[in-house]
Amino acid sequence: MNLSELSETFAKWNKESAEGMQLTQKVTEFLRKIIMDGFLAPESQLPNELDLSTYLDISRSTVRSALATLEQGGFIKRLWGVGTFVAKNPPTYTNLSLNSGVTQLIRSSGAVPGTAEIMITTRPASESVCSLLQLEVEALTIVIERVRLADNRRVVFTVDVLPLKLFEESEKDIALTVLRQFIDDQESIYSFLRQQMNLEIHHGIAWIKPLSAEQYIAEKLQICEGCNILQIEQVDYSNNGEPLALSHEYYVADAFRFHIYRSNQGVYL
Amino acid sequence: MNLSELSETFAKWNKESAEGMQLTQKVTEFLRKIIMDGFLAPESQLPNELDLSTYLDISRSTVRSALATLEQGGFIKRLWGVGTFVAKNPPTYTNLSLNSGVTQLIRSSGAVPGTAEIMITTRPASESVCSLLQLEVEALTIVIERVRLADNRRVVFTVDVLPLKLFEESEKDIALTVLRQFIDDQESIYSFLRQQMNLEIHHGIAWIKPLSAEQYIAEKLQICEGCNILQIEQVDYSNNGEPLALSHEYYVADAFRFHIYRSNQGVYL
DNA sequence: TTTCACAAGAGGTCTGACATCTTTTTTATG
DNA sequence: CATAAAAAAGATGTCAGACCTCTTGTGAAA
Repeated sequence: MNLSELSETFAKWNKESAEGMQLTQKVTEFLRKIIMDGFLAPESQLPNELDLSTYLDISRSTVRSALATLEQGGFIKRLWGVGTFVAKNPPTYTNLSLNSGVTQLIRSSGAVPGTAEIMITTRPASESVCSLLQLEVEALTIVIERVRLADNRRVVFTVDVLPLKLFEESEKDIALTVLRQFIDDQESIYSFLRQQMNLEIHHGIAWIKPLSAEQYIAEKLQICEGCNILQIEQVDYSNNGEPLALSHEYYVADAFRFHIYRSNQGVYL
Repeated sequence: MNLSELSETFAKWNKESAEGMQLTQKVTEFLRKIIMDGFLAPESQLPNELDLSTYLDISRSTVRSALATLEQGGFIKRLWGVGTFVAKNPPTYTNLSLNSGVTQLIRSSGAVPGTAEIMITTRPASESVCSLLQLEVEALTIVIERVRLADNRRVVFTVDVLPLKLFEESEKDIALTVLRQFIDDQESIYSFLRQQMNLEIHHGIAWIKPLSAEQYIAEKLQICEGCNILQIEQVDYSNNGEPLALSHEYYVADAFRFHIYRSNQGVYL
């Protein structure tokens, strides 16, 4: 991808992206996306900062800010006096530092995503759910259980929990119908929250844990009871730091090869 | 921690830190450390950027660069027009995005770290090790096996692999003796590499996997065969992107509560 | 041929100005 | 006096340009 292609693509991206979003963030996301989607080959050199700023039509400091973020995330490597390069092994969608959803994960592994045994129920939150989502005791929640398929193979069982208080009282029924539609269409819950509720997820905090499949989960995933599975428990937060959603994901042990980019910055041992 | 304390502490930090290190990086590490070590309370407001730059005696752009990195890592939150705040739940040492070592991990959980069953051997690399460390077939490696203790409880079994070619031919024996000394003193391999070999680890890439303990590992950890364990396989890279070390870590399932900060930046779902 | 000095090119840092957003204060208006 | 509008204050975001420092290539000198 050369400079003028970059220029055009970014101009389009710049117009289409959310209006409230800051310029630095747009540039960061733009560059990250073209790296992750393979438009800039690993180890290839990026244009210098001045050229980038000129062709993207932004200032050098904004470019630098974006590059700093990308370097921190392991996407690029900057060498003083030499240049800026795409990393040798830039993160992919199986990188847990990025909050991609299960569908994206399956798709990026080259498989066709699918869903089975969808169950949407309303139930009062358990004590642990209340504490994680900062709800009053027994507050009602919407619980979405799904078995996720990759090329028709059962790979993940997911349980998503949304506080019912996210919905206006008057709109509850409509919202639930729309939610159901999103799920059936294999749209992510994130896009439902963004498009329908105008809620943007800013980040998540995940806990990982090795488990043996208990009976219920083993049945869902159609694996033997006691088989190894990987649990990822995650709370997603809004821009304001409010918890918006809780999810439990149970991965068949060898379904994905999760990795993490671990920066050494600032940690002297 | 107020502005003048910040000022003094950073001046000291600035002098003591490695000479080749860039200013931005120093500031980033400094601020991250005082956040992680609890000198700035969660949700407390940081001084504004101008004050920070004045008191740390650096320019505002350098401050901003550091703050951008910290925000990306989930340590702080910046609100346009309002201010900069420590995150509600800033990452801790159990955050896998930071490449801290096992000793640091144990220490930060409040336990006293220890080591048992240290075994250091030299052996030719297996095929998989060769490919991960980019070695020629059958190249010799140093293998360090350790059982790690937290308050005398066996929590992790670690296997570290270093290519023998890291050492000059003439210094091999000396280096091995020193390495042995570092291990016995519970110094990390990272600090051995830095202090003795002048090699700096820049980042690692880790893969996580749920496992059942096979016999050998079960014995080392003194748990039942087939018990759940979490495996973290990691390759550490130098500044140049060369793989320097490989490690396998086997964690008793409930020993730690690993978490990951998952940024949503740039990933639209 | 080798070595050294210099120039070119790239990222790193500094400075100061202005833009934009949020919050608070002041002022004008009914 | 109460309320709404306007202004000011304070913070982060963006821009522009200069200069510093490091790496690399080139060409002149030994």
